[in-house]
Amino acid sequence: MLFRVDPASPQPLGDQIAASVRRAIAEGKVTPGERLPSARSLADSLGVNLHTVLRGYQRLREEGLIELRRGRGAVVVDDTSARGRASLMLRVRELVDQARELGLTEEEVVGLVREGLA
Amino acid sequence: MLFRVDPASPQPLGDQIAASVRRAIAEGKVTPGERLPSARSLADSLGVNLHTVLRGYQRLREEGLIELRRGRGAVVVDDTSARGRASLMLRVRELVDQARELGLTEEEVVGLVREGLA
DNA sequence: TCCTTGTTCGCATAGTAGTAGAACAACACG
DNA sequence: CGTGTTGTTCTACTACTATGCGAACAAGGA
Repeated sequence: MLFRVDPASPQPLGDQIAASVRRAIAEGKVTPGERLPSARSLADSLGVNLHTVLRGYQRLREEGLIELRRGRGAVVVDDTSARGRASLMLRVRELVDQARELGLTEEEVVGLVREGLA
Repeated sequence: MLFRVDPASPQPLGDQIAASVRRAIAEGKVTPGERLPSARSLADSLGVNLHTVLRGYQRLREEGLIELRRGRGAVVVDDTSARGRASLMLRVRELVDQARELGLTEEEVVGLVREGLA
């Protein structure tokens, strides 16, 4: 199963689906031009509603990552794989540098991040 | 007015208040030992409810940035690292938000940070 | 003591997410 | 061409969260 979802998470299911697809694109697991599973089938396999999947897909369309057309489904349009990751790594590096300046130990940094993730 | 809030934003008011105080601490606009406005007065001046402000304050206490005591109010932790930590918490929060949008799991985020620390 | 301030209740309201079902319109494909 | 697939749109309902509101309470300061 390519996409996953956690109903217990406070993050909305539609957002989780969008994030899951974003990640798949970023990691190259789905390539430009490739078709994503239809909203109905994905909704079925995830155990969520059709509209929920569509909400996620439409969000990705607004971001310019996929195209949606009736009868054809959702297709990846752009290869922006490295962009998101690069900007994320930049933030990680800023965070680490600043934490070092403050004299935090590695585990303290990890602890802060875990706290932020909670 | 030191703190502001946007009722039209999708971000919860309590979170906005916490972020606003975090920024003020990080930028040195409020210094360690300084008293923040009382929850009641801040709620009044922001036009929000007392509980909403308290929720933001309590979040900051969980992060170790302020202390809350009855009769005395909210005081910025008398620790020279408070400011740095506030700024660090901002970075952590930004990082976590972006990582979530990319669909990374918690352990992947922690892994990236560990990688950055190495 | 009196006043301030955070803490903790309970409850009401508004907005959002998710579910559900149905009909419809564009597209692919044999 | 016709048929099935797929996204689009609509309405309605439930559940949950954020916020608001009021009240009483507890700890602390002046």
